[in-house]
Parts: sequence; structure tokens; C-alpha cells
Amino acid sequence: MSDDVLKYRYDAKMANKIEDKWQKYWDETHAFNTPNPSDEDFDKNLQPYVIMDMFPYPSGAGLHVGHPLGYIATDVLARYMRMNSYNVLHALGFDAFGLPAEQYAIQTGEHPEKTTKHNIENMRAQLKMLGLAHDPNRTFATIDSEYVRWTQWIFGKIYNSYFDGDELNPSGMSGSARPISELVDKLKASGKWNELGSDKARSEYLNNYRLAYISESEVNWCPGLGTVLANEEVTAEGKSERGNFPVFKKKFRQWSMRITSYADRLTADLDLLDWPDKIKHMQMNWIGKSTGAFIDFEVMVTDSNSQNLRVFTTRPDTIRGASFMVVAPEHPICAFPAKMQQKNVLEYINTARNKSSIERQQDAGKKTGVFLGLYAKNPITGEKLPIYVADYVLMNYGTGAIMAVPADDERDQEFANTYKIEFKQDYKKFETIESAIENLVQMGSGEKTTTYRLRDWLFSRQRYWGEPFPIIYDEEGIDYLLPDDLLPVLLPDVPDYSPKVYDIDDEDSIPEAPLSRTESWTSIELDLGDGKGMRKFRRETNTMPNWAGSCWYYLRYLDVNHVDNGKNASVVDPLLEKYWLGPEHNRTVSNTGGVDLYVGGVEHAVLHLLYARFWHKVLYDLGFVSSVEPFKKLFNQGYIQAYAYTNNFGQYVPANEVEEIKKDDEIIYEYNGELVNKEYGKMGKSLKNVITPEDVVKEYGADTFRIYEMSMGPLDLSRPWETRAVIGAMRFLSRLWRLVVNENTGGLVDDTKEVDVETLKVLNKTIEFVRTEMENIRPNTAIAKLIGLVNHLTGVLTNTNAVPRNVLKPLILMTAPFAPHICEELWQKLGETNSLLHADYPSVDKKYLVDDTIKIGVQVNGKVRATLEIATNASIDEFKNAALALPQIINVLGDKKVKKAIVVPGKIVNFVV
RNA sequence: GCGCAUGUGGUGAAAUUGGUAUACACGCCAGAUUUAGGUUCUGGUGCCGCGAGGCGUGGAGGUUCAAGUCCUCUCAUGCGCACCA
Repeated sequence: MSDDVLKYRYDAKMANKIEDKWQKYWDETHAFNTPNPSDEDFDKNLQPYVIMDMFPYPSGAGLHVGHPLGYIATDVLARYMRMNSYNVLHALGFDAFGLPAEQYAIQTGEHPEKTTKHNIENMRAQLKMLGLAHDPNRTFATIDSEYVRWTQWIFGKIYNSYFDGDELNPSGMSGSARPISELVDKLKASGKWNELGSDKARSEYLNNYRLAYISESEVNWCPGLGTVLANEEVTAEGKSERGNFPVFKKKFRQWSMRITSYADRLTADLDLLDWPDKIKHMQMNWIGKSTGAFIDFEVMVTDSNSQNLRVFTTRPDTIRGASFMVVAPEHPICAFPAKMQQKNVLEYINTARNKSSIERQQDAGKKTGVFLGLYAKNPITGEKLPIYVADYVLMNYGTGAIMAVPADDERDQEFANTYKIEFKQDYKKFETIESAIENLVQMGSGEKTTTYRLRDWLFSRQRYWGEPFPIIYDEEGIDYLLPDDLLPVLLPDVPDYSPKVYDIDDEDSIPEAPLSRTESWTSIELDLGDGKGMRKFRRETNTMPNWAGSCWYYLRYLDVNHVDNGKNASVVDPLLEKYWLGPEHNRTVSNTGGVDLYVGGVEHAVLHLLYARFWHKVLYDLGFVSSVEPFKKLFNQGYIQAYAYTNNFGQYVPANEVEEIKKDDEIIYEYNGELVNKEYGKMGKSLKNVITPEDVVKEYGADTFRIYEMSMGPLDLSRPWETRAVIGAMRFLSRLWRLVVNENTGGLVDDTKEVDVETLKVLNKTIEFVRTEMENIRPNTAIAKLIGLVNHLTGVLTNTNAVPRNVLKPLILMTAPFAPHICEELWQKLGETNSLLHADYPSVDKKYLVDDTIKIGVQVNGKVRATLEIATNASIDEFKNAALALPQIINVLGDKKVKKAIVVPGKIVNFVV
């Protein structure tokens, strides 16, 4: 019966059986546990290697086949590195705070912690099926109370630090975070501390320096989400990145982090990183460093009252060409328009304010503005320059005011033309920017400066599902950091954790933190040990943004159970940080230290990746970590896309029920006999085209799934999922299986055959090639080459009924990182008693890399006319003469004379006639 | 508008320094072996042409003995930034 024939075949059933077996085995033998230097099984001869993914957010929707792409890639590389004698740290945690969990919880009425934990378990199970070799002991979620403790602890360190611009940082550049106590000491020494007098005044003074500080400033308020947002979370259209709700600029009292202090170092140190240029550019543009000068213009706002109007320019050398001034509608000088202009100015400012950012964008290019009726004095020429208010000048860049040089600036010229402002076409420029600045400095009318596009990072949210701040306020409103022994501050159980959301356009609404509703939690009585005894305090009721947890999770992997809360507490044992991330390993481009390979999507280019670098640098300055940067090498994987189909009404129909029909040379798609439209894009529930890893594992096995995802195309490119092509990966594995197992009997194939030279050549070329591709993160071509070797051996098997064992073993070892389960099984069948996880990766025997003869093309006038097989070491003349003797060449050349013969030994012969 | 990336068979895609374009896989075709069923093996498969031969890496030029690869221009798609002074 056919069933008997298939009994020992590598099919989905067999694959699943093998996969269960080995996953259990790995579990039971703690195969993926990675020893720290202090552990018993630590081997100091192995080099450390840290490879990780951007950890997942455990969404309720579950995974589709696109999600694990990066996880499989890092897993393949981690397994490869283990077989190359590295102590590989490869773990996966969960980024579990955040809006979606909260929103899902609000919809279902369940506590976000419950749904989040449930989602994490689901995701763990989904990922487990794929045989990912994560260290099970190093996992955690950012919501774990011990993790929250350290997130709050780091916040405390940032809060209690200031940026000293003169101080050299440990990498020798100027500017470094220092404990705020050092600033206090300086203030005391200078007498300033006494001068400030009250605690309140002192606290407010320090607030101006703290790296985490409170300010009443313009923030992005999103009524639809009921929270304020960081600049990085607002789209170019002025909408919230999440939910696409309108965002308004409003002044609120909020927490920020002084990331702008680090703008220079965050820009400069990009040079040290092995990151895709694209991401480096995005960060550079986001930080937007530009050097130039401030120039002060005197403005008489009344006959007796003069104001200083400060502008920023990158071209101080063009100051003699300044023909007028322009200020932003929000600029303070707009409060002093000349009498006759007051009405116009007010009207204009109101219109400008009411413009949404979308309108502003649509109007970009159409310059509008109004004359203030005031004049500024050009400090160099003494000319009187009219001042305009116009919304093409932005308040949040530079100083919100510019000197307009229409002759040299398109925008200024456009404005001048619109308002018929006369300007100089020709004027005398300063020789250099430097000389212009020097001149201005001497006159006391300017200084050299650098401005940034980057703003400080808005750090508080009016949300329930986030880390509480370890901050309390006394009755005077003075803020204090909670002592370490009162950490973690955990979220209270509340009856209502939903944020107060408003109509999406309700600009005048105000944020309300959900935590503020629970009086029993917000009020706290304690003795801070400052000599004031037991006092009443109120807790900070805002929560941290979900970026907080992802800013340091890579450190937690190194020391996952770290609880040290003593006097010299650090977030991670310094010895472990030094071992895993320390700069002395110098394994790639530079000795910054940091994670050896970080794999994730491009979407975090200016969010997570910027924030994490900032935190890391603060921790570095304060001496808590030895690595300068958190992520030494970054790799952006592409996305797995999918086809979706819509009917005539634009509704999505189930993609797996759509039929492909060939009709008159054209391919059409039908669903229930109805013509449908094919679209290419994301995979998603609403698009009805989701394929889950479970589906694929059940039907083909996890190893096939892994091979397929790794072989679809280059890892950094996006590509469409095609279920019907998965079978190819399975055929590869079943051919590999058949090289070892007789599928009729279940017994071993004869593997005692003596290996022939031809096969050894194929093997060694494969080893050489595959190693190179692995090092360069090109799994797709590595697999192609492995398939080539399997196909070659299949030919050998067909012809001789036997396969040489000493070729099978390296083949299995090379395939193991991709398809670990089947390879463990085959390895065992070949009589090996140890798991191959730490077996030595095959190395090349160079003598089999060279062939005696090679085949090259022979061209006439650059066109290939024949193929020549010749001894590899033939001389130039031999190449030429052999090529000339080829019948095809004789034929093509006819009686034409060869003017020139180009011979590149081993490459090509070309005859020019 | 500026910047970056990509463009190769019916499909996903290969191709050290410029050196036989299309490795590997899907699909398709044929033969063998099996046979009631997503079997395996072997071979074929860029396009046009009966053939010799011609044409082929988005398009147009250029450099070169030789261009998918280098240069110039251009088109398309995707991403990022966008009045940044």
C-alpha cells in the first residue's frame, strides 16, 4: 500500500514529529542556556557575541508569517556563531507597555496586564514552534516589576544628572552628564546656592539643568488619544502616528528629557557605527545640526524703547545683502507693531495660528505676510530694514526670526516679489563666513553658534499602561526623587484605566492622567530623611512613554536577574556589561562596544534607536556602562508582503480562495466566479490575506518554514509571500533526508562509499561560499548553494545507490542553522551521540577549491561565440591558440584579420577584428 | 522640490575587481518509474526565428577590446525629509 511506501518519507507529519522531539530535547538539556563569566559552565576561551532582534510588542492579533523573519535570521546566525566557537547571547523579551494593550483592554474590559500576559504566552507558543534558540532564562517583559524597578532607577539617574558642557566625557569629547550633586557643590562654592534662598527656588533652578525636567512648554496634544506626544510620534501631516488623530500645539506642564544636550555626540558618533547609511542619514537629518551665527539687530519699537532682534543664519557672510527681516507669527516682537499696523498684524497672526499643519503644508510656497511697521538696524551697514511677520518662518527653528537676503535665498526672493519689496541684487559679501562672524563678534552684534532641529524629548503621557514616575511632590509643589528602596513604584489597581479622550478636534481639552483619579495611590506619607520628618506628598500621576522600556532592554539580557540595590547599585553588573558589550573586543568596525548585531525594521530609525542611544550615553557618562554605543552593528530586515484581492465594491475577499485563471495570454483572478482585483501590500486581518506561522508549520514543518523565509530573497529587501513556492524548501529537505534515510525501509542509505574528487570539490566550494554568505548575512544565496550540493549528492545516490558519509556530515552541519530539527535527527541517525549545536562548523580544504581545467567564453568583438575548456594554468599564448582553433571561432572569423587579441587568463578571450 | 533605494525570464530572484547574463527555487514541458492522486528521478525551459542567426538586465546616450556592473541624462516604483534660514 502507498501508506507503507511513505512511512519513512520526510513529510509534514514526519517533520512535526522530529520537531517536537528536538524541541523537547533542547528544553530538557537546557541547550540554549548561555553562561555568564561567573557561571560554572563558562568557557573563557570562547569570544562573546551578542545578537538580538528588536523585541516584539505582544499584540492581541497574533503573529503572521512576516513577523518571525528577523527572528529566524538572528537565530540562524546565532546558531552559526555557536558552531564557530562563540559564546552567543541570543534572547528575546517583550515590550509590553503601550497603547494597543490599553486600547484592547478598554474594548474587552479586561485589565491590560491580564491581556498583555495572555498575549505574551500566545506569542511565546507561536515562536516556540519555530525552534528559535533563545536562552529561556534571559527572557522578561518590560512590565515585570523587577524590570520596572530598573527603568525607574535609570530615570532617577537621568533626573539627578545635568549636562556639563565643559566636562570631557569618557570618550574625550566635550560635554558630559554629571551627577546633579556636583552642580549643587559648585553652586554652594560660588555662593549662588545661598542666594537662591528657598527650597522652592533651588528646586526650580536645578530643574533648568536636570536631564529629566519639568517644563511648561508647547507640546503636542492629541485629544483623540487623550495624551501628549513626542515630536517623533507626530507625522509630517501633524497627526498622531498611532491612530492618525489631529495633534495640536498646546502649552502644558510636562516632563522632558534633555536629549538636545547630546545632539552633537549623537551625530558625531554615528561615524563609529556599522549601520545602514539610510538610518544614519535619517538620524542626522532628524537631529539636523547646522552651524552658523546669531546676529543681533536693534529695533526701535517706540521712540524710547529699543528691542534686540536676534536671528540665526548659516550665511552671516551675506549680511550686507539683507534687505528686510522676517519673524514668525509667534515671535514676541509681534507684540510691538506700529500703531497703524496693529489691526493687520493681529488679523494675520490669528489666521496663521488657525491654519492646520495640513493647510500650512498645502500653502507651502505661497508666501504670505504682513509689515509690522517696524525697522531693524543692520549692524554692519547701518541700513534700516523693514520687519515683516510671515508664517514661512518657523518659531521652533533657530530664533524664529531671519534676515532676508533675497539675492541669495529663493524663499526670501519669492516673498520680496509677492510684496514688491525692493532688494539689492548685488552687494559685497564677506570673504568667508569666519571673517563675517569675527567682524560681528568684535562689534558685539553676533556670535558663532550651532542649532539643531532636534527638540527635547517629551517624556510624560497621560496613560495608565506605562511605568509610573518615581517622583513625588510636597505641599509646595517641589519635586523629589523617591529613594531606591521604595522602587519599584507599581501601578495601582484602578476601576477605570481608560484615558480621558476627547473629540479628536477638541483643541481646548486638557490632559487628565488616569492615575490622578486614585486618591489612595496618589497621596503618600513618608520621611525623606532630609530632617523634615514625616510629610505628606503627592505622586506624579503621568506615566512614561513606552519607549522607556525599550531604551535599555538589551542590558537586561546580560544580567536578567540583577537585583543589586545596594549602595553602588547599577542597572547591570559592570563585569557582565564589560564582558558582553565592552569595547575591548573590537570585533567589527570600531571599538565602541555594544551589541554585535541588532536586527529590526527601519521604522524605529528616529524613535527607539535615537532614544536608546541617548540613554546609553548618559549611562556611559555616569560610569554605569563601558560601551560608548548600545548597538554596534544594525541590520534592517525587509518586510514580507502579500497579495490582497478586492471585488467590485472595493471589499477585500479571502485571498486563499481566489483562483488564478489564464485567459487569452492574460492572467485574471476570480473569487466565487467573480472577477477580483489584485493588490500588493501588507499582510493583515482586514485585508483577508493573513497566513500564520502555525498554518505553515502544520502543513510543511518548521524547518521548511525557516528555509523558505531565508531563501525567498535578500534579507534586507521586502518580498511577497507565496505559499505555493514553500514546497520548494520542503523538497530540498526531503532530498536531504533521502540522502541518509531509505524512505521505504526507514533504514540508513549505504553511506560507506568512498568519496570521489569531483564531490569533494563541490563540497569544499560550497563550504567556502556558504561561510562567506553567512558572514555577510546573505542566507538566500547560502541556501541556494546548499541545494546545489544536495542536488549533486542526489545524482550520486541515483547512480551508485550510496552516498559518502564524510560529505553528508559537513552538509548536515552547514544546513543545521537553517533547519536545526531535521539536521539533529539526521546527525543522530549517522551515529552521533551529541547534539550538533556546538559541533565545529565545516572548514575548507583549499586543495579542492581549484580545478584542473576551466571553461571560459571566447568572444569576437565582445560577443561570446564559443566556450573554451582549457587547463587552468595555461599560458596566455595557449589560451589564445586554443581559442583560435575552436571551429566556431574559425567559422566566425572567416578570412578577417585579428587586429587585437585580449586574453585575460582564467576569465576571457576576446578577438577584435 | 531635495535626498536615498530599487528596476534582470511567466514568478521569487543570482551574478568578487567590468570578463560566458539569468545560479537556486516556483511554475511550465517531455521522458522514465510508480500509480489513483500536491510521488520520485532524469532532461528541457530568456525572447524572436524552421534554420543559420538575431535581440536581450526600465529607456536614451557615453567610456571600454568588453557594461546588469562605471559616467551623463531620463522614466517608473518605494522610502525618508520637507518653507530648517
